[in-house]
Amino acid sequence: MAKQLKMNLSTPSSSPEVCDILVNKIIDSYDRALTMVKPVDAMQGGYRDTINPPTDSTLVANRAPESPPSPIGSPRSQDSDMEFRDRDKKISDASKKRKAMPRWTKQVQVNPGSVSEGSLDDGHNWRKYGQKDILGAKYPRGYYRCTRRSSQGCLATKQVQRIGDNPTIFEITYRGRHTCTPRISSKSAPEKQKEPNITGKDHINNNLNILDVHHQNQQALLLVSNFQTGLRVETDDIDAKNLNFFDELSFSFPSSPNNIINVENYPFSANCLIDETLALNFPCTLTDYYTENFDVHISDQEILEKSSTAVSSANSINVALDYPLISIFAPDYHIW
DNA sequence: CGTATTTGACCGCG
DNA sequence: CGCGGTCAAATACG
Repeated sequence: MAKQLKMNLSTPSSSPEVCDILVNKIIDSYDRALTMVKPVDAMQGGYRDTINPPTDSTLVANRAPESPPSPIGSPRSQDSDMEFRDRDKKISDASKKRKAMPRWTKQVQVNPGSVSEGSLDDGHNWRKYGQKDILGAKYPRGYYRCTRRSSQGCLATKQVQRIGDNPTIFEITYRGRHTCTPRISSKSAPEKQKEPNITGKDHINNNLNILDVHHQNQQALLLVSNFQTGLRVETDDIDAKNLNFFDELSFSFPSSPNNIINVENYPFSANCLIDETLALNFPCTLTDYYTENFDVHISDQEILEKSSTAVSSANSINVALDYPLISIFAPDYHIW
């Protein structure tokens, strides 16, 4: 873009508008780069604290162990080298960040043993990093983090807890959205699933590929008529294939499923399948679900509120939505 | 041998 | 101080 801008500037006949667009795009790029480096303060609901000027916490956070743009070695080893005040700042900053993470819960019923395939998958791999007995809870709570944490700095986390007597019902609390790209595996038969173990501390395994998830979601979303066609993105601008991970696009649903939606500002993400080969994961927010046009913005979480420039194309984009959105549209829907 | 899970230690917060 | 959450060494897995 800088090169384009330079070309434009050196061309006497170039239009100022084009230059302006290019400049804005370049600035946006820097913004996004900074976004990935900075701590995520409040991703929830697309609302961000823009009142407070950047403080030194921002600077400290650039070295926070949990937000490595290009992760290196053990964060802990860095800790020991640091001054105490720095470490304290870091810790408080990290916990602040953790608190601000979007958080949502859903109850999920898992296939009881008999059918081996078709367990739950959200297009991401989770790695267990802890288990805890919770006061007053019959069964322990399992802690999972995204396996792409180290490779892509994805901070998404979930807690899985069996509730009640039914060993197939779990409560899953998600914390933080994925910033990594979803796993894309072959379309062939899903691998066999691990069964929950006797102690009830097991979780739902994620082994289906994303296309199967897409299929599952479409099945689920049949509850909403015309939903699939509604998911088609109308376009007019830039080629969809030029979309980057953090690019922003918006679209609207022709149908209005307002009777089914009952969750406000529900955080969720969408997996974008473009030509069934390139899959992208976007954080999303629902903006306006009372009007006839059901607007959904897919964008970088940090630029949700200024999502004015819609990126679109002559193509349409089919969007596969993962569980949280299913929860919205079909709160009682069970995946088998 | 690299990756995932288990599990007691550890730690911040209320 | 106790609870929920995380770490990391040991262990299991493949």
